[in-house]
Parts: sequence; C-alpha cells; structure tokens
Amino acid sequence: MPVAKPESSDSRVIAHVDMDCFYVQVEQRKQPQLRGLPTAVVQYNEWKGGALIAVSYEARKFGIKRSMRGEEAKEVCPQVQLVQVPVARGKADLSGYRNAGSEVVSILARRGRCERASIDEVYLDLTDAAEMMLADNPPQGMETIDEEALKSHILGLNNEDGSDVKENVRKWIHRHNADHRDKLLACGILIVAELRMQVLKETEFTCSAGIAHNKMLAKLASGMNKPAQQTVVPFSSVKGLLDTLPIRKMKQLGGKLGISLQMDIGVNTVGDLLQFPEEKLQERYGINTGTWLWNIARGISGEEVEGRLLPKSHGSGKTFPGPRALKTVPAVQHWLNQLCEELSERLCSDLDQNKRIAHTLTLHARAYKSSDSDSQKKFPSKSCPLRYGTAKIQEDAFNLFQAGLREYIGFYGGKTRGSHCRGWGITSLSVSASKIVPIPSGTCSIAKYFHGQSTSHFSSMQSSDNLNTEATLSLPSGSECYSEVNLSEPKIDFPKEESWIKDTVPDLDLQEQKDLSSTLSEKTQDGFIQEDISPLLLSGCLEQNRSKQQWDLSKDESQFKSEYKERKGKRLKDKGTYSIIELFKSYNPNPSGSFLSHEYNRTVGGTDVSSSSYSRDGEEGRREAWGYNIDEIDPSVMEELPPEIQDEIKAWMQPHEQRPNNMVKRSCTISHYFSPSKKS
DNA sequence: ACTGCTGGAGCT
DNA sequence: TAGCTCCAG
Repeated sequence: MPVAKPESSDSRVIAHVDMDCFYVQVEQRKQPQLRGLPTAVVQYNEWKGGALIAVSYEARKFGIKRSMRGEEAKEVCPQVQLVQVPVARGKADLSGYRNAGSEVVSILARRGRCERASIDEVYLDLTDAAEMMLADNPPQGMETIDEEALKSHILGLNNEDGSDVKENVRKWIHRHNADHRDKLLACGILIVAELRMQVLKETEFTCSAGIAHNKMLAKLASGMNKPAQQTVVPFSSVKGLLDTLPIRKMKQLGGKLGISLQMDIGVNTVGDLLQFPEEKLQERYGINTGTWLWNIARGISGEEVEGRLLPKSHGSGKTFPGPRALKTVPAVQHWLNQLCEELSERLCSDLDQNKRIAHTLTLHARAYKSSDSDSQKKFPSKSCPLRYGTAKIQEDAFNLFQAGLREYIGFYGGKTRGSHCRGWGITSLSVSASKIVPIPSGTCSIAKYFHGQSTSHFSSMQSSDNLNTEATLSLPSGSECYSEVNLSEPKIDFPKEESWIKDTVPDLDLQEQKDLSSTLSEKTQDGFIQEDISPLLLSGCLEQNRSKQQWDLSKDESQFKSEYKERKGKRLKDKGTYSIIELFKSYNPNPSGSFLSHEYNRTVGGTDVSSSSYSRDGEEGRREAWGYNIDEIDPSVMEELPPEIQDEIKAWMQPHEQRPNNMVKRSCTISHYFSPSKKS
C-alpha cells in the first residue's frame, strides 16, 4: 500500500526520465538498419511467435501492442521486424538491456541526485542545480536557449491559434514576473533538455521526460508526450491536470486499489477524490493509504528521490507455463542450476564493479497440485544467508526448494516413484539475491565512491572511528566461504547427475536434453573452480570480469567520455546542438506523425494546492555529495586496479580470527551501518 | 495457463 | 525477519 510522506519542500525540481521503447532502441543500436522500421522485441518464439516485450513507435502506429504475440503482430503488420531477446542458459538474458540502462544512468546522474527506478526509468532531483543556475546564470538573462528546451510542452501554457509555440515557450522560460517556483522549473527545462541531448549523443538513445515539483507529477508528465519530448507541470497547472485525470492513470492506482476507488466509492478521476475528507479515506483504506490518497488528489507527494544508481536486488527467473511445468525434482534442479548460474554471475559483476555483497538468497516458485483439496495453496518462498560461489548458490537454492516443496505437498501429499513425483508441477522458478551492501574499506575509497548512493550516510559514518572499526571487523556472511577454506573444510562433491538426465526428464525435448547434459558437465568443472577460488573468491570475480566491456558507474565523466570514444560501433556525429526531434524526423520520412502532434493544452483554473514555506535544508550536504572531485577519489577505485583492490579487500579480511562465531549476527551489524539511505 | 522477467515496496 | 501481497513496465 502506498504511504504518505511529508513534503520536504514545495519547490523541488524533480524530473522523471523514461527511455522510449527501450529494448527496441537497444536492438536498433545493435542493428542500425532497423531504425525507423516498425520493430518489436519478442522473447522466445516457439509459441505463437513469442511474447512482445517492447514495441517501437512506428509499430504502434500499426496497432501493435505489448500484449500481443509475435504471430499476432505479423498479422496486423506483416512487415514488422521482430527481434529476439538474447537467450542464455535456456532463458531470456536481459543483461544487454541492464548494461544499456547503466550507460544512461551514468549520464543522467551528472546534474543531481539520481534514482534508478527501473531498467529504463530514472528520477532526478535537480533542485540544487536549478537553484545554482538561477543564482549564476538565470534563463532570464540568457541570449539563446537550446532548441531542445524550446520544444518542451508546458502544461497550461496557452497556445492560441496561429501563435508560435516555440516563441511562447521561450517567453515562458524568460518571464521576469514568474514566481520562484516557475523560475526553478524553467531551469529544470534547460537542464533536462541538455541531459537528454547528452544521452542521445553518447548512447544514441532517445528518452522522454517530465519536469515538475514532485515525483508523482514528473512521472505523470513524462508519459504525456512520447517519444523524445519533455513535458513540464507548472505549479499553477496541477489542479487542472488532475481534475479530469482518470484515477487509474496514477502510479500505484493502476491495480486493485484503483478498482476499489472506482467500484466502492465512485471515484473515477483524481478530482473526484477531492470531495472525500481525509478521515473518510483513512477509515476505508487505513491511515497511511488514506492520507496518501488525500494528498495525491491535491498534487502533493513528498517522496524523495532516493539517490540510488544501483539495484537493491538481483533476480533470475523463468516460467514454465502449462504443459511445460516441471514435474520432477531433477528437472527443477536443472533449471535452478541455470538460474543460479546467472545469478552468481551477476553477483560477481556487482562485487567486481560496485564492490557490493549480497546477504540473502531467496527462492520463489509457483506450483499447482493437480490432485487434492487445497490446490489453492501457494508454494512458499524460502530464504537463507547467501554464500558466494556458483556451486554453493546452487546447493542452497536446491535446499530451499526442497524445504518449500515438503511444506507445499504436506506430509502425505507427494508420493515419489523413483525421482518422478506425482501430483504437482512447478510453473515458475526464480532465485534472487537481496540485502546488498557495499564492502567497507579501510581507505574509505570505496565508501567515497558510494557517496552518491547513500547521500548522507557515509559522511556521517566516516566521521566515526568507532563505527568504522566495527564495520571493518564485521564480515558479511558472503565471506563464509573464506572461513570455510581456512578451516580446511573438505570440498563438497558436486553430484554426478548425468545418469538421471535420460530417464527422468521426460518434459524436456531432445534439444533441451542435449543442452542440459552439456551444461551439466561444464558446471561440474565450474563447481570445482568455484570451490577453489577462495582465498579470494573476490579476486576470482575481479579477474573473471575484467575482460568484459562493462559500464562502470564509478567512472567519472571524463574517464567515461574517453572510454566511450574508444568503443566500437558507429556513433552519431557531434553537431553541437543536436535536436532529438531532428533525429526522429530523419528516421521518419513523415514528420507529421502522430507522436509529434500529440499536444496537451489546457486552460487552467484556480488551484487549492496547499503550500508550505520553502526551505533549503541539507543544501550543503547535497552539493558536497555531488561536487565530484576527482582527486578525492582513490585512484585504485577509479582505475579498477585489481591488485590494489585485492589488497584492500584482503586487508579488510585480515581480522578474521577475531571474529566470533555468530556470523548472522555480525552481518546484521554490518548491514545496519551500511544500509544505503535508510532513514533513522 | 498466459506476455515473461524483472524489480520495488509495504504489511504482519 | 521471513514470507506474503501488490504494483509497474
């Protein structure tokens, strides 16, 4: 349920940036000949041509929708280009999109606090940047304004017939009599336009953006003019915008709560909500949700931009719909192994690139019971401390599954004959890693690097020797494998499982059986390798990933640029002032296409949005956090020199003997101190 | 049996 | 905290 949070200030400048049909753009960058063509990304295509997970705007004009299957799309538009999602280990591999998302984030994070909201969306808090611009070089004094900024859509700005739209935007930005809030938004317009052009220049991706005083409104705005455009919500337009907005368009209200508002209390637009006193909403939906609803009806949303460039968890999952359901334990084990392999790889990358360690492994499954009574019952999810190393993760995940299965089928439920189990089937499996915390470091270099993620936490943490010592001594459970090596624990034999493949996996087709046996034998090796990589599992991870070209968020801008120049592949020419729409026009012979003419003009009435006095608290902290000073950052981090990092980590691991036995408690300690952006 | 695969968040 | 539910795209 959504929860209300107080506004820290009513004059923040918040942007929501949303990549346009992102997966399609990633594929089109790989295959430039697809640009401008109706294109969709499908995953798998055995069944009805696969599921569409992204659709280009050209394809949307033909009526192609995300809910369609590949075959359906071909019927609607025979010339549609269907691109397959990459597959690895028998499942969709989204890593290319994740990495592309990181490219974008690293650019968007340059001007202010940045929150990676999903693989293709970010929120930016540009308040400080806007305030600075207003103080130093306000748009009112600017001779020229970026073409891109002039293409902004400003809600509530009157464009009478025949008037020059761009000229109106220019006037709005330049207005001298504007109040402080509007002037800040004007700066936001310029900053976001610049950022979006920078994204285009460096990544070839277009995006759309919304600029407003809070996250909710910015998110709403970013979707109003797509693709490759930006939309602004001035304070005075808020009421007019929300009054007639269908309630389900609001984030968080697209599901059951939105249905309930419609069905149970007859609220169809956000404006309809205004009639309900806060107490009534609280009675019906609880204190928190009630207050939240009352606030959003008035355009009030206090959610902060969190300042997090990296995901809080990693997961790998796959569904096995209908007839593909997994019906034997070995079949489940096979797929679990695949999923764990992917997860382990991603955890290693995260450790390598971001110096973070995950603490918890969780297994989720969906199952059906064909037979008896409570076929309603859900397969319970299970979690345990996460141990690094592919084989360990596989082992633990399998144990979690078996624990869940026992609980699921109950004592008398599942008769097994051989390995074949009757009466149940697994229709989806996933493993995920959570409670990811940065590795502490004696030199604080890594902590400095993470400054951006946990706005104020590290600075306060570093100032306390006490905390630092404590953190250095405590070791997350992920390092248990290190202690195991020290205790010369015998290697765990990786089970020799080839034998079961032939006779116990009737659900797999021939190709899958072949894949299975080959991956299994590879994995046997891999399993031993992973057992052997301590003493430093960490160094193993570092080595393993160094060869790959990965986007590292720790790089500063100049380094990023120089690396960028070295990248292979065609890049657009740097024209200085590049226009995003121009780019789109060049792909679209008919520039008067629907997305260009989709306008949103509305005359705005009065407003009853409550206001509070503006405050600048935390300004210094924020500036400091974002004023990146390259020489303050430890070169070993910047240059990714493995030996030094290894030394650092080794040093961190030294006090091993001093550690008490209770690892779980220790890791609680560490996560307590390093938990990113936790509010006290 | 349905987009499939993520990811985040709040509640108990 | 573990495990659940809801939500978004």
